[in-house]
Amino acid sequence: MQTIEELLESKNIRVTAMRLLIYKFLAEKQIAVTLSDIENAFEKADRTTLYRTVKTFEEKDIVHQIDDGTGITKYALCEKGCNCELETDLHLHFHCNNCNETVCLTEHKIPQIKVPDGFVSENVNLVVKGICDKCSGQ
Amino acid sequence: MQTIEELLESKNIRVTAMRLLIYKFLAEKQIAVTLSDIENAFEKADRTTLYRTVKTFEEKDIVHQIDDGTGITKYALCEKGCNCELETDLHLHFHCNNCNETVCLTEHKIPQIKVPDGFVSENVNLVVKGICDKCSGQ
DNA sequence: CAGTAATTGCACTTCCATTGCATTGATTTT
DNA sequence: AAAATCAATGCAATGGAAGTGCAATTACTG
Ligand SMILES: [Mn+2]
Ligand SMILES: [Mn+2]
Ligand SMILES: [Zn+2]
Ligand SMILES: [Zn+2]
Repeated sequence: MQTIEELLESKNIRVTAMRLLIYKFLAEKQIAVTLSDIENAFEKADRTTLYRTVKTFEEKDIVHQIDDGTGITKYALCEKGCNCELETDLHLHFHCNNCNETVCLTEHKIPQIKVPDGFVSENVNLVVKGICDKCSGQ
Repeated sequence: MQTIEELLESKNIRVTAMRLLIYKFLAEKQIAVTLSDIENAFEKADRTTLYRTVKTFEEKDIVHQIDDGTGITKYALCEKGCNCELETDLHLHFHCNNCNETVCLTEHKIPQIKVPDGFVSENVNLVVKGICDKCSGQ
């Protein structure tokens, strides 16, 4: 079990107070978060810093970006050992039309999608919309 | 075979010169277009008019909106008899990482996606990214 | 033709994402 | 330890796309 410090260092990210705080924030959230969510959680910090921190995490494959169709980019921590860039690794995302929350369904890999001749599939984005478990009352 | 005028009227959309032009523009394009694309094609017309025309078409199920992950909304004409609002009718979209064009693969319906217990699927957005037939050289 | 209703154009706004630059802070070198 | 160097942070500003209020114009109705 490695500490957050060790994880960041292993990815060549300098350890700073801000980065540790943001990492912990993302880690304890079970849902994908927007930049505004992070802003609200760290009101003393500057938006730009939060933005660049998340972008750094994203670049180093610590978080992945989620486009759930709301028009607002969301972010979530990658699974341990996740290779976001490889198609085989991609899980699907669920966006709740009721509570507006988006979750990673990391257990649910995206099925193989057939494309017509001449097309080369490199990557798939799959978002299911509906009612989440908390909102469906079950 | 019905004319464009008849189609618009059948959807309770008043026929105007602008609407006919935009419809024809969308019809002859084989790819999904952004509002900017339309703007560039009709420089004399006002952005707002183009915007509201497309929104009218969308509302009346003449065009459907496509979120291909580029962050810019795209639009494409619906197929004849397409019921965009029904999940069963949904086709997948392909976005080319090379030429940045997005096409409807209307023949390729989205497979049934399983979601965990408690989750209710109402809608699915599936975008495949890669290299399109024109760019793959075959 | 007059009256009414919808469409169009212009101006303005909002929201999110992104960048330039100065400042602060941390790390390395002498 | 001080100086030099490089990265991280904060502040201000920008850009792009989406959306709205209202007045002017155009199309439809009787
Ligand atoms: Mn995810
Ligand atoms: Mn389509
Ligand atoms: Zn919910
Ligand atoms: Zn292409």
